[in-house]
Amino acid sequence: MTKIKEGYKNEKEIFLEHIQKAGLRRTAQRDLILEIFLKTEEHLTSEDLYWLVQKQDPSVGHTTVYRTLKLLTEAGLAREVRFGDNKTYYEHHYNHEHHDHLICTECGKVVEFFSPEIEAMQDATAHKFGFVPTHHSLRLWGICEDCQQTTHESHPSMASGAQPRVRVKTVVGS
Amino acid sequence: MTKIKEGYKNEKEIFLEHIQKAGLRRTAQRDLILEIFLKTEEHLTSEDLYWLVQKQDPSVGHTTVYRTLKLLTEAGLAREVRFGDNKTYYEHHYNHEHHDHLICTECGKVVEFFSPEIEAMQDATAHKFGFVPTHHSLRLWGICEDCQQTTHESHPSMASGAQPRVRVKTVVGS
DNA sequence: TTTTCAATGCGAAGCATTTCCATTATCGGC
DNA sequence: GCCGATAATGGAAATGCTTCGCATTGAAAA
Ligand SMILES: [Mn+2]
Ligand SMILES: [Mn+2]
Ligand SMILES: [Zn+2]
Ligand SMILES: [Zn+2]
Repeated sequence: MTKIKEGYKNEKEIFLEHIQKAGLRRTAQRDLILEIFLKTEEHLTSEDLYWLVQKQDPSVGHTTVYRTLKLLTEAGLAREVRFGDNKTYYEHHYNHEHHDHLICTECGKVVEFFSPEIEAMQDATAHKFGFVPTHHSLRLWGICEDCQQTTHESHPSMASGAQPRVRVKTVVGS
Repeated sequence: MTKIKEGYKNEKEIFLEHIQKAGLRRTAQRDLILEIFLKTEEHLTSEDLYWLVQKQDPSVGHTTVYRTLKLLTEAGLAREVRFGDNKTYYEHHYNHEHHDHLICTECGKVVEFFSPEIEAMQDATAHKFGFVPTHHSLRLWGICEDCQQTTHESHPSMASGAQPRVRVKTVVGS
């Protein structure tokens, strides 16, 4: 989802604050990883981020990116998302509105949406069963407008043999 | 979800029909795995089913259970479900109504529910973005009634050191 | 029966993620 | 600025779930 507005604190301040409160240490790797994460608006995996980081500093290892992404999540800057391909994606969380995802099973396109009505009914449903709701995951799969009018062969976003982000398989959950 | 009513065909007939149409073969292993799957109403993993099968026939291998569960899914008898612990669970699909899940983050309890209103809004949302909806995954997490009034120590369903089915971790998707 | 080729079961491989651990680096105190 | 305690790093190895490869077994059509 698009960024809403600048809060009174920026992401780097939030991060440093979290590091201090938790008795952790500021390192060049964490700074670099955060910086690159912040300037990338797409959903990305640890691996994706790892390669972006590599371009700036080839000495950074996979493990550090995994660990830092988890740290960013704890700090409230990142959010984990799964699209059903068994990979963990991350997206910006701070100053970004909550949203759910609509995923094209043909080309993997991901649309972000927010429905206050659905959110309200989810909460109502949880309460109806005596639960105090904490969070949820809603994903809708379907065929996007582009893919409806295109043959499977000549595909808009798949033209150059790219893999669809989401495998076409009807799994509930994942 | 509870079983609705007997269809005119039972699960074994459905299975044999699928096997024939696909040019596959009926085997003792498949019969046994199907039989045990059918008499188990809970959500179970391939591993869970493997151990149940072991009790009847220790010669059956992991791989066959995995393969058969996939086969049952293709035949429309089983449905894959994920609860966020990185395992694939299966549930009965034939003659069982579609439903979504409400999961307790404390004890792992799973409640099945169906909300026609939410379903309708999901479809409306997909169409609003030009998508033809194919399927969806909705999971609600929260704290169940029992867990709200119990301390973390003495837990109703966790009394004997059992692991919660669902790790307590806020991941969207999985 | 015989023939054919799907199915099985084992071990090995995949894949994303985590753990181990020896080495390096941060940062509060001197 | 220098130390020392200990957090952080990175590469390799391990993990956990699932799939593959392949030699062997067995269903079922002829
Ligand atoms: Mn998103
Ligand atoms: Mn269910
Ligand atoms: Zn598409
Ligand atoms: Zn509970």
